[in-house]
Amino acid sequence: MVTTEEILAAAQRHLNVDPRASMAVLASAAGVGRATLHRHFASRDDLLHELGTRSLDRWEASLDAADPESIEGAADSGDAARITACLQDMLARFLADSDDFGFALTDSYLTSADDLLARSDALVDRETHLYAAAQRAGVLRDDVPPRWLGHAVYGLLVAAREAVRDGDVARRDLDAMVMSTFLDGAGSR
Amino acid sequence: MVTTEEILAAAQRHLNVDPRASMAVLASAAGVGRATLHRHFASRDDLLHELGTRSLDRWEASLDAADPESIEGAADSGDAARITACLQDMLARFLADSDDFGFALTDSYLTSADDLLARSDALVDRETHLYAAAQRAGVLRDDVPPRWLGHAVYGLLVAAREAVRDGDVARRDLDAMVMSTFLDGAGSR
DNA sequence: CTCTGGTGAGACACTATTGTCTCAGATTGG
DNA sequence: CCAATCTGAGACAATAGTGTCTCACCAGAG
Repeated sequence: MVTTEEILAAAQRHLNVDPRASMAVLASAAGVGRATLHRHFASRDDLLHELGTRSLDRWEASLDAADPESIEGAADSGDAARITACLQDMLARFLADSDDFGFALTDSYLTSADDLLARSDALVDRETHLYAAAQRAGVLRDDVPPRWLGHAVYGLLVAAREAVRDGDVARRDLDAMVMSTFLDGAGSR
Repeated sequence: MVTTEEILAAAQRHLNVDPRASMAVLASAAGVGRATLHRHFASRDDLLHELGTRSLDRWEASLDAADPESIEGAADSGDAARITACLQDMLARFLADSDDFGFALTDSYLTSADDLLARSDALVDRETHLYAAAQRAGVLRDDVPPRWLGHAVYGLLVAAREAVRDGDVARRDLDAMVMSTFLDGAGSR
C-alpha cells in the first residue's frame, strides 16, 4: 500500500525534474495507477496545492528558525556576528528547502491559488523585516531597499539550483559559496 | 498589414506576461487572426524558435560588446578599472535584454530545441571565459569556479526582473544596484 | 470597375490531458 | 475459505490547444 506521503514525495521528486508532468506521469512515478492517484488527490490542483502548502511550511519553518526576535534584539545590541550566523543558517535552510521544493522557485503554480499567494506575500514581508533588521544592525548594506535583498537571495537560490544541476558546484560547497557571494559579492578584495 | 516583425514584437511582449499564452492569444495580441499567425509561423515551435534565436542573438551581441579580447588584453596588463567597466557594461546590456526577452530566462522552451541549446551552451562557455579572465586580472574573486559567477549573474537577472515587476526597485536604479550587488554583495562594509 | 492578394472567421480533425466511472483481480483480516 | 477492501486497467466524456482548410470579404493596383 502506497501512502499519501509516498505519493507526495514521488511527485515532489518528479516535479523537480519535469515541472509540467501530467497526472499519468506522476502516478506511475509513484508506482500507482492514475485512478488511485485521483483517490488521494481529487484534482491536479489539489496535489499542487498540497505541495505548495508544504513548500510554504518549509519556508516558514526556516524563517522561524532564523529567530527574528533574536535578530531584532541583536539589532539593538549590535551583535553583528550573531546576526550574520543567523543569516547563514537561514540561507542554508533555504538551500536545503530548494533541494526538495526547487520546482516551486520558478514554476508559477503558486500564483494560481490566492491563499498560497497571500501566505507567500506574508512570508515575503516577514523575510523583508528580517533583512531590514539586519540593515539596522549594520550587517547588511542599507543603501538598497530590503526587498531587493530578498529578491537577490531568491535569485541566488535559483542560481544555486542550476549550478548544482549542471554540475558546476558540488552540493557540499554550495552553502558557503552562496553565503559568501551574497555577503561579499563576486568582486575580489 | 501586420508584418512578421510586429507579430514577433507583440508575441514577445505578451509572453513576458504569460509565457504559456496559446497561439490564439498571441494572434489576438498581435491584432491578427489565428490563421494569419500560422501563415507567418507554421507552428508554435517555429515562433518560439525564432524568438529564442533572437534572444540568443541579443545575448551574443552583448557578449561581443563586452569585447572579450580587450578583457584578455587588460587581464595581462592588469587594467582592473577597464575590466570592471566592461563588466558593468555587459551587465547593463543583459538587463536591457531581459527587459525584452525576460520570459526566456525562466521558461524552458530553450531546452526543447537542440540547436538553441547548443548555441546557448557555446555562449555560456564564452561568458565563462570572460569571467575567468576577470578572475585572472584580479577583478573577480578566484576562490569560486567561474561558472558559478555565470550562474550568479543569471540569478541576479531573474531577481532584477522580479524586483522591477513587483515595483520594489525602479528601473533606473536597477543597473547600479545589480552591478554593486554582484561585485560587492549585500553585506555592509 | 475589376482582379488579385492577403485577411479574419470559422469548421474540422487530431492530440493531450483531466476527472469520473466500472470492473475484475489481488490482498488482507477474520 | 471468505468477505471486505483496495487497486490497476481501461473506457468514457469533456476540455483545451494545434494545425489545416475553406470561404467570404476587403482594399489596393491596374
